Amino acid sequence: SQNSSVICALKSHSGHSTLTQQVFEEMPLSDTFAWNNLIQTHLSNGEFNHVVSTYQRMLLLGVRPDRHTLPRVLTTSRHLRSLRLGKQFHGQVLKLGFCYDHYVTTALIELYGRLEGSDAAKRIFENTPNKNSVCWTLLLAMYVKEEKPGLAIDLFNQMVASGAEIDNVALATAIGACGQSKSLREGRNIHQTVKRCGLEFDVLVSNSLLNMYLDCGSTRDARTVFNQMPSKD
RNA sequence: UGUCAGGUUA
Repeated sequence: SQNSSVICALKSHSGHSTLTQQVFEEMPLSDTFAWNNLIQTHLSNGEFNHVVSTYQRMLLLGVRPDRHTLPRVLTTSRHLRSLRLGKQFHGQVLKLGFCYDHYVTTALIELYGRLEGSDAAKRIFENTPNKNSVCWTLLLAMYVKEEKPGLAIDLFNQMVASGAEIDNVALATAIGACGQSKSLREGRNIHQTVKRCGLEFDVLVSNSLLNMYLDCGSTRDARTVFNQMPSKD
């Protein structure tokens, strides 16, 4: 068994430093902002191992990660498909007290959801006190991806009842669940919610409605939506 | 306005 925790086993960085890295090393130690940007650069470039080593170096040098740092290393773990690494960063989240940050929470839900499935994502979701629309929509989308439209529709109804903001992405995801289950009744029901939210002319939402009605076999409803669509050019 | 999340396996 390997005890080589990424967090604890901070290996010395041999190898060649690039110029930017050398300049960077001369910056003030406490500049978490600059470290976050270096991590972001590596993440954007797909240099996931550099993200991890940069995080390790932060800890080595006594720079405290902040609520902007953790979502990025969690996302990196997801891209590396490493649950082991993700769990170590999850430990960091708990240790450093960032577990109530929305960005951290959504990164955790995505990490566990993509690597372990919706059940694991739901565990994080349920421990999240102030769920925003992104949290809800992520779990919704995971149910749709796993072809569990019944769970998705139930969850959407809970979302509405919770008073969370219902935005266009949440609606489009829930509408997709109705199409997947070929449930015209549920689809029309959500269409009413769309109207209450004043989002029936949103491009994403109206496209979802159109596809849902076609999936459900209602050409008539589909035509009505189509005739009211904003961008038919 | 100093840095981060959900549509994208269409």
